[in-house]
Amino acid sequence: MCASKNYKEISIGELNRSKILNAAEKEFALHGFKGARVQQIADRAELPKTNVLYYFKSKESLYLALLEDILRLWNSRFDEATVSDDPAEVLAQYIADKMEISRCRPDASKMFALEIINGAPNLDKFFKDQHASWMAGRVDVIKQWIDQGKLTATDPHYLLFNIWATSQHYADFSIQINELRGKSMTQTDFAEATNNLVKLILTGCGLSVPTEFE
Amino acid sequence: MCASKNYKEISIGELNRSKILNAAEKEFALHGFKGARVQQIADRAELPKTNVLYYFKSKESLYLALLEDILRLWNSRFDEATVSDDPAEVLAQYIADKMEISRCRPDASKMFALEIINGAPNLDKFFKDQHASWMAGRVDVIKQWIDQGKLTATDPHYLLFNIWATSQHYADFSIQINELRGKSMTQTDFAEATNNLVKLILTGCGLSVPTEFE
DNA sequence: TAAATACTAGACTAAATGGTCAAGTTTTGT
DNA sequence: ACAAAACTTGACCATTTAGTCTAGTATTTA
Repeated sequence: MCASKNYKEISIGELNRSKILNAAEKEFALHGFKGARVQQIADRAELPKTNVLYYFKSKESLYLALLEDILRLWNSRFDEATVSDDPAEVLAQYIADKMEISRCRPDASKMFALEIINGAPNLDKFFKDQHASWMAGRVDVIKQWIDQGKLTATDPHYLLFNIWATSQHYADFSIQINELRGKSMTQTDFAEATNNLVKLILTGCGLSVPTEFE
Repeated sequence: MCASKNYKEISIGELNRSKILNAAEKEFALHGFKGARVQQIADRAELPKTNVLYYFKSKESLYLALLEDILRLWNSRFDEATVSDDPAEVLAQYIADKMEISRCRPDASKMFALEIINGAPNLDKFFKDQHASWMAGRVDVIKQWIDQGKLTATDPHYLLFNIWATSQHYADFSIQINELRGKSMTQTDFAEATNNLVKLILTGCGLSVPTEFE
């Protein structure tokens, strides 16, 4: 339980596995599944290539391990929101969560983007069904909010697409953003961009912005 | 000048070149530069691989030819807008133009997205400078509109990023969109999505929506 | 401490890949 | 009609790639 013991408890295997996952996420985020090279993942992880294939059976299983990890990242408090929740609070928080992922896990966002652009060949029927039923549930809640007059009438699909598009853009297109802003996004910039986005989306729904996002 | 002559004027070379460009755009949009395979481009174009390399020196030169073509696609009437133009009209039209590209040239949009995610290794300094100065000019015009009180105060950078993110999302993430909507986007759906987006962005800027987008 | 397990790593292999070559056929311009 | 230019294509090549094999070295466990 002491510090040194805790330190030792991180086995060399755990450490290497995590080095490899980090390196692979970067490479897959840059080049996609087909374009990524096992050798480059190994180089980035500072391990011999054989080592990568010792910890993960194949390039594919490494990719799938990462993808599974990334799908868990999409879970959020919005998943459990009901019609009785305050839409302004819920949506603002959802947008902020999405922006936080773009800030902290840009490569995860990029990898996911590439998987989708690639035709989502590794997101199996199970995930797609789950995703579709998640969507149906959320669309339903938003519709009820609209029926209650809490939101102005709008297609809930487009609302969600707009949230995803704008928030993920900060991760996926960070190179372009940094180039055009002439500097990279700091944590403060992200906070500003988040407030800006919350204001845009919520105003667009006829909601007023919660004070913590002003 | 007659029909048959016009028909003949499309040389076999022109035809093949265009077949190859179409096929390559699709493959590069799916797999990126590294991940795309010359053989698959050839298969998709229904030509032998050697033929592809006869018309284009290399995989790289084919990629660059496409990229150059795509960059021209970004040109729009918004490029020449000045402070004396009506911001509502100009921005609505810009959004509509962007949505039209997503509808008609989704693979071009995807290829560009992959190039950016990839770190924009083929967008040379010249393009980047040009892009940055375009941005500076547009930011300036938007700022002047704000100074004149035509727009509510907002960071013009974020405004443009939001427009790009949301409009390009319909091309880049079309697979996800189709999956979640349970059907693919028709031209009518695109018109609806465009109006929805115009409303969101313009309302967010304190502008009223031009009648043709209602 | 000894055996078992976990890890390392160079040499290697089979398949895939981008690209060349050379020997043709077809089309075009005169 | 005929030569030049444009196009086609299978065979081939050098390199890269994912993945294996084997022979080890650390580390853990009993």
